[in-house]
Amino acid sequence: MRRKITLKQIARELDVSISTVSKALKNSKEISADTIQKVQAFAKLYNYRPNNIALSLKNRKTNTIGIIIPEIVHHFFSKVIRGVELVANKRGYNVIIGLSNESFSKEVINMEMLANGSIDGFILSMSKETLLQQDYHHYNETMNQGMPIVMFDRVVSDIKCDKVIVDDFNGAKNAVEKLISNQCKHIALITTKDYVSVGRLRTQGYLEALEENKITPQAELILKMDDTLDYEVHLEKLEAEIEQLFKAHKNIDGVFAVNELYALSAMKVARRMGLNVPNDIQVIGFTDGVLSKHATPSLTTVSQHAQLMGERAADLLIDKIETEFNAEEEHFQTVVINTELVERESTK
Amino acid sequence: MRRKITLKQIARELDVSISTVSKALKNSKEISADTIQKVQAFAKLYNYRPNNIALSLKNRKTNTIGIIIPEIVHHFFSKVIRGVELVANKRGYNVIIGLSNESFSKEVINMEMLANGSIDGFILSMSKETLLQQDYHHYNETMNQGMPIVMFDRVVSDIKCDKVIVDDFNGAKNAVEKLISNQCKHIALITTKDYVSVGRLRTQGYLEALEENKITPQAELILKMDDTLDYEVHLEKLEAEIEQLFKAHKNIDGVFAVNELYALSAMKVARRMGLNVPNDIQVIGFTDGVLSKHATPSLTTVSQHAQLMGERAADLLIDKIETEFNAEEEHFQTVVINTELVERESTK
DNA sequence: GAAAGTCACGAAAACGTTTGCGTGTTAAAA
DNA sequence: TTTTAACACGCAAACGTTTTCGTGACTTTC
Repeated sequence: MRRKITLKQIARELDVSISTVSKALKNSKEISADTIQKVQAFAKLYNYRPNNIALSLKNRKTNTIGIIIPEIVHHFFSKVIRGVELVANKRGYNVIIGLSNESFSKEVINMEMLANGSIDGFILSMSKETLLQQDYHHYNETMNQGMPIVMFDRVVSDIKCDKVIVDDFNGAKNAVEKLISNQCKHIALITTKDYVSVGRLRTQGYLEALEENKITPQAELILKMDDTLDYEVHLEKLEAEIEQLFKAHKNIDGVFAVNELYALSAMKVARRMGLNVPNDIQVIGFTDGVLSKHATPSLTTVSQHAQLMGERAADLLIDKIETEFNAEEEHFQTVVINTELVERESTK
Repeated sequence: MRRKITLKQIARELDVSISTVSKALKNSKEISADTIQKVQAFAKLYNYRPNNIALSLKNRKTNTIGIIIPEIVHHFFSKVIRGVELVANKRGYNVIIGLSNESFSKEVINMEMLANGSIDGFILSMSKETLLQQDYHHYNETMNQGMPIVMFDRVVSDIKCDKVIVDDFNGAKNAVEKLISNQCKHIALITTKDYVSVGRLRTQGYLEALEENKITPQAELILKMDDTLDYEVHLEKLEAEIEQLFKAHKNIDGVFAVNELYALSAMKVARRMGLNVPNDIQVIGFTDGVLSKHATPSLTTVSQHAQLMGERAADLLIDKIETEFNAEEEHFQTVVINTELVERESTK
């Protein structure tokens, strides 16, 4: 019914000026104790709250941060959001989300929509399409306007900004080393095509682990899936290829997969072929999601600490927002989040 | 570097008034073609975009909707968000999120934070704590200030507002009927305690299905879990209780569970006891999440169409926001989303 | 009793827009 | 030539704050 009350209305009602009301609410010593008491009582009665939009306009600060991610129905990203929201709220900020849906143009549109004063800074992870097209003008334009950006997970070195990334290389390396120390001799890698840096690094970790243990990597043991399609869509294709791989190389006794679903599919195919996990073949995945935890056998994974990533990203961003912009002396940092090998039933 | 350009700066630069610039950008016919051309060229060059905050203040409209949910790392809720975001964006709105983390006070704080001008309306699902405490003052206060609310999934009839709910009753009933028509004679129900309406309705559906098929419900076949704890925490307890149930009633040949995890646990326990799913025991879950799809055997579930719920909720809210508030002639609607039985391997 | 100081408050500008209305200049109609 | 109309633009208010500065009324001080 009645709209939110404003300073002006309180002022009119109490027959004082707007500025008096404003000061009284702040316990300014310019105002008499009498007036303060009167104003505050009235304000409380009518549940006065300052209008955020007016404050934002006045202060040129919205206390809101924007987060742009490719997809929200995804354990990793939603955990990141949770982390962002946690520290944002703690530090007095709101979070506004934009989904790029892995599309370049939606990413651009979303950013433009938010960059016009709605937020104080961005936290984002690049869409696959942007990674492919390598068109980063919207990031640079945004930053040129004085709006800070923190990128996480999917990043590229061409863009100068704060970043929070997972130690994909060592995460992968540790996982493969685990397989090796568990007596695996022929370890397959199931990964995506290389355009996402994340995938490339994991592949490198895999290779390094093998080489350091005097195992010569075999190209035929590396399965590169095209993941431009949706997970769901290429599920059968995925399983078919894995089956083919397993059949062509019966000696495979270990699998490292760059995500949950690939790992799960590997286990499924293995079981279908009469192989026992972990006795005949051991499996490790990346991304510690809900699937890994509840699969049977439950899946040993490389946990990315997604929530922590979100928290660090938010802290980084808010720090930057709140420090006085000291001109050209700008420096950017890259926070590396260590992975953790969560051992479950799919390894010995 | 350089801040975003404003009308004032353009005006000064081009030596015209602010209003002229504003009108020129809108192709007002008050302004000469010459000036229009000049202004627009300049604006384009400097990539002028109107400041959203100033617009919001002027129009008393933010074109932003707030969504408050108990948890984001949850397939159901993130799908709802995706739906909300989809239609919000399509209709020119942004989405700002608040997580209550199932806590009453966080819900209140979050709503107050957003209600002070930041948004035009709320979409929300109640936290468990709010459901327990039955304290709805913050909803009513928000609505009294003229801010519309659309609730989804977890709702209570005490609150007068638009709602989007799942047809829990019939969803459950259909599922149980499916089990019955698949020759199940002794169907167990694994559910939560009753304080969430959603759980109660599903229980009723289960009972109704039995009764309509001349099967007398047995209280001992109904397992009510205390879900105030986190999923993960009470996982072992859950499995232990299910095992106890199965052992006490060896004739159980069907299980209807009110969520994915309960269903999955039932399958796991069954397998551990040497029972084959679906041959010895058939299982149906509620909520069509990623676990159901990728479990082995994959789980037959009652899909809630979470994304559709989000879409409908957003449409409902934006409709309300954009229609002139015709005083007392307010009417609220409740949209019921039909469920769909997704048959997979856990049933015959 | 005059000068100085304190007190309590109000006016106004600013943040960046939009828009109704007023106004000076020129062109068309009488 | 005078009246009217069209044109092209500027002024100012409004949205709801905060904050600097100014000012009138007392009170203190010498």
